[in-house]
Amino acid sequence: MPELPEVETTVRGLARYLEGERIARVTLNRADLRRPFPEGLVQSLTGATVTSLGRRAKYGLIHTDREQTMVFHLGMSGRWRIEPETPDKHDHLVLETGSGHMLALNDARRFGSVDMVFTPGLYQWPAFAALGPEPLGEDLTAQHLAAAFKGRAAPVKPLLLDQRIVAGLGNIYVCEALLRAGIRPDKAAGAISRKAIDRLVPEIKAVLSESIEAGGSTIRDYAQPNGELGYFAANWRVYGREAQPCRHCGTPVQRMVQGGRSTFWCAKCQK
DNA sequence: ATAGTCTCCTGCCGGC
DNA sequence: TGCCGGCAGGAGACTA
Repeated sequence: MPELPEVETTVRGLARYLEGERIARVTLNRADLRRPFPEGLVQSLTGATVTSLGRRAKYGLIHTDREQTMVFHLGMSGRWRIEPETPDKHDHLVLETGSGHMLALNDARRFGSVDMVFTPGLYQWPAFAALGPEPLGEDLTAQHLAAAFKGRAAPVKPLLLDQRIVAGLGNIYVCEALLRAGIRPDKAAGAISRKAIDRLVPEIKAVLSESIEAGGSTIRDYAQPNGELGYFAANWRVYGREAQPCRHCGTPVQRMVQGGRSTFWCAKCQK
C-alpha cells in the first residue's frame, strides 16, 4: 500500500488515537516481520505515553516520553487497522491505549518492519542517515537532483526509487511524476536536461501533495474497522493503465519492466 | 562506485 | 471448481 502519501495519511490517522495517550498494552502475535521485532519492544512501549507522531520518507514515527521512538515501515502490504471488530491473522502487533482504543499493525506479506530508536539520535540512526531529502521539503531542489543525476548512465526511473536520492517516492508516484514532467522513464539520468529537471521537481511535489490531500479528505475511511486505505487510483494518469488512453494525449499507455518492476508511461508525452 | 538481478511473503486474478 | 503462473505499493543483499 504505502508510498509517502499513504504513510503520511496513516500517521495523521493514528495521531488522532495515539497522541497524548498512554499505551496500556502491547501484544505481539509473532516474533518478526521482515526482521525480528526489537528486543524489549513490549517493555519499551508498555506504560509509555505517546508524545507525538511523525514521518520520515516512508517510515512512520511514534514518539514516546521515554526518549524512544517506535519506527514502523509498512513494506508492500502493511496497514494499521483501527478498532478492528474481529482479529485478522495478519495483525502482528496490537496496541491498546489507556482510553481503550485498539490499533493493529497488519501486514500480510511481512515486508514491513518495526524498530525502537533512541529519539535524540533518531536522524543518526543508520537507516535514516542514508536517506535523501524529503520530497515535500525545501531540500529537494532541481540543483539536488541535477547533482544526483550527473554522470549517471542508469535510467532515471529506477534512480528516483532510490531512497538515497529522494526519500519517499515509490513506483506509482515516480511513474506519475515522470509523465507529468514529460520525461521518458528509460532515459539515462545523466542525459536529462536541466530544463526537464526543473519541470520534474515541482511535479514530484505536486503529485505527492495532491495525493495526501485526497487521503486527508477521506481519512474517515481510515478509521473504519477494515482499515482499508486505498491509493487514489482514479487520479492516476498512467500507473496501472496499460493500453488505456493517456489522460494527456489519448495515446495508449505503455508498460515496461525496469529493475523487475512495472513502469507505465506515454510514448508521446514523455521524451 | 554503479548497475542490474534476486529474494523475502501472501493474496488475488485470469486462464485453462 | 481447482490448479498454476504471474503480478503486486519496498528495500536490502547479492553479482559483476
